[in-house]
Amino acid sequence: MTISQLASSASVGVETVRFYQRRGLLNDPRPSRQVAPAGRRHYSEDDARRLRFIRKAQKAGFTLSEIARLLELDATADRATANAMARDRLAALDLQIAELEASRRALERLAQLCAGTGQGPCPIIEAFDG
Amino acid sequence: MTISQLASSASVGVETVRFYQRRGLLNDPRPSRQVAPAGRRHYSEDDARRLRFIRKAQKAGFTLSEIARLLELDATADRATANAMARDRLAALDLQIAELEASRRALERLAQLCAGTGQGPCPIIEAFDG
DNA sequence: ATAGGGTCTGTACCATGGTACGGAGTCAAG
DNA sequence: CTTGACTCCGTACCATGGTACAGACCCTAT
Repeated sequence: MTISQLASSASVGVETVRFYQRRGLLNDPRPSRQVAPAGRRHYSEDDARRLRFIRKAQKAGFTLSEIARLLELDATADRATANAMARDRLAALDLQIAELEASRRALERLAQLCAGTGQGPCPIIEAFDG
Repeated sequence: MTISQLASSASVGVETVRFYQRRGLLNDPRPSRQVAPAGRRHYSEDDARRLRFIRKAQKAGFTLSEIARLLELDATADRATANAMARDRLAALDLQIAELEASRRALERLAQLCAGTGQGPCPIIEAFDG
């Protein structure tokens, strides 16, 4: 597959793929002169899986550097490290979810306090003081 | 209160306070020559509340620009806009929480698959394919 | 054989949210 | 009356995660 097919298989831009290649997250095959179309890079379904993994790991809050580590680990037998990274992120994620739920409650309070009916300014700053 | 007291009241650095002042999020009083210590800025409990609001709003996912809008709205009577911003963010937040929970499930799968017992590499990329 | 579309290489630029620093002044305690 | 802590002002720099060219080249369809 071509770079643009690879990119759209994960809903990212071509430039983003190249950026990940520069960061060493995706392999960057030499453009082949054997396979048509010549002078272009060719990608496999495996590359696409890898790219989709990168996006999902980002959503899970891993930085690109951490993702690089994970991708290395995927190839080695260092289960302990992989497990530790997963657990660390899991703990961070639980914290973050809790924070977002607190934020959510604040926002609901805010939406309530600023509902259509009242007059004058609504106490935005106050709404978050809970 | 001094700038460093203000800063620590919200667990941020002095430089961060100055940054918010440059961005117009916090007011930037002229250093007074009347009140001791002379040549320094003085801040009120209100400024501190405002600063804490900024941090909480950030946690709720508002950008600094949006927070600037909210702070303006706090002073005006435009309830409709404030309400709309709250509802927009609420919807985005619900999405984000759902995504994080999906990520959380992926991470648990990952931690499981890479638990101590097995041999060889654990399928990190695969763990996110669910 | 020529026009258009994708690709390649390299480098530059961007937004966001800070963080750091130099050089000067001021204040309070020892 | 000096030392150390804090402040002020201005400007420069940083990390993260991209995004955007320009100037070639190549490939396919007309």
